[in-house]
Amino acid sequence: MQLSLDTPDSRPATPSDDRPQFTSPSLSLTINADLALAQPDTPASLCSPYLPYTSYHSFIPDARPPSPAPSSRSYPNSPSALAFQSRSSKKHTKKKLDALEKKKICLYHQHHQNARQEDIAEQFGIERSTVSKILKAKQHWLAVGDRCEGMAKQRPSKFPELEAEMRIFLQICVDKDVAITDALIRTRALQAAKALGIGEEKFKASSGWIENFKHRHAIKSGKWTTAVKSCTAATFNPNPGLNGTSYLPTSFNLHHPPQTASNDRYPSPDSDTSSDDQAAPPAPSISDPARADYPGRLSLMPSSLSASSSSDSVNAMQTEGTAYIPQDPLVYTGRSEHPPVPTLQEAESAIDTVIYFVNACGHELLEPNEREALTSIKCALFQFASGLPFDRYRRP
DNA sequence: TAGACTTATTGGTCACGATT
DNA sequence: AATCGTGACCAATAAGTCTA
Repeated sequence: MQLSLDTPDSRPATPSDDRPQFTSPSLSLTINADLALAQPDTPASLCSPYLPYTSYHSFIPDARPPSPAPSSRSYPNSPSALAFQSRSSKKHTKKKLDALEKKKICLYHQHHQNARQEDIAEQFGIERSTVSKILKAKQHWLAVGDRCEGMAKQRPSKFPELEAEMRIFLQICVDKDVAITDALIRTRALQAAKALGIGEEKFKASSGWIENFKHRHAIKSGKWTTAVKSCTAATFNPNPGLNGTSYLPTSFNLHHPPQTASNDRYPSPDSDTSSDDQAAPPAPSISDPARADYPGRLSLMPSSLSASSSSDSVNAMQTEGTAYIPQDPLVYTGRSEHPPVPTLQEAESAIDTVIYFVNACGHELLEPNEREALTSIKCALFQFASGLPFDRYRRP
């Protein structure tokens, strides 16, 4: 129906994959050098995170576009537009931004209040209006933790709690060197779904789901290829969230009634019929009554914090059979020794956690200036990580 | 069991109008 | 005139089903 409208004279149907054609290495270098000169203290010009985008900086028009401003690649008389018109039948592709990239865009904007959206869009190789939409949700993206860098997509799973539970299970498999078979995934997924109250009519752990699950988690040949074995109990921080970077998983909340048997929900992979051997201690059940004593804290955790960042530490706890809920979750007691100095990454992650928490709680928790202070700390850490001094007076 | 297919949803891009 | 906000569009992808 709308096909008749998609002519070069009207809205282009296939714009974005034209970039390579316009890329000129020398031109690109010149442009980037100019940007760096114009904004000498920008993370974009000095820090590596943005370097991948420089390949897209293939064309900047000599003059401003007519108003209303066309989008980055729609200048009617620009070389890109002319080239585009001749190639408008090419398939449209999009650049995919993960949460960390959006966060960088927000940070960039925060550090460069005078930068136009058009400039930011050029810098990151995306459409200007995309920048506008990202900045509209600035607080959300700024609160994103750095560990979601590898996430392919932000779209939540249809059963996010199940996904989080399965990640816990995967980590146990990795820690115990158990092959992750389809049958094992299916069995555990159905168990988890049942425990979560997801009916079989809603979730069947179909082969398609298993395939996608394996694809999402990069499980190949029975191995979780992107996994890292949990740290040992000796090195594991028994107080996650205080000087570590962990979050509590969504599974540990009161919405999940305790199971009758402590280990029937997440038995050790060893106990499965499809696997072997050792009499390793079964992973403690997440419905351990000792963990249900802290409903307030657990229920405060945003559900979107569920999977990746939380499960590793939790699994380490589970694998080692260590209780990981502090005796008093609100009072930092019993720390007779100084904690190790956290790494910069841990510090950044910790402030991310706080910001995320504050955002999740709503605006009544902190005053605007207090929220601003949090953001300032975040910016300081970010610039420090980038090797830049934090100039607090440049901030608004 | 693999892969094609359907359906639903997300999010990037385009284009236009509003605002400064 | 320059810049920004946003609705509409649609490509990409997740999830589940079907079929060979």
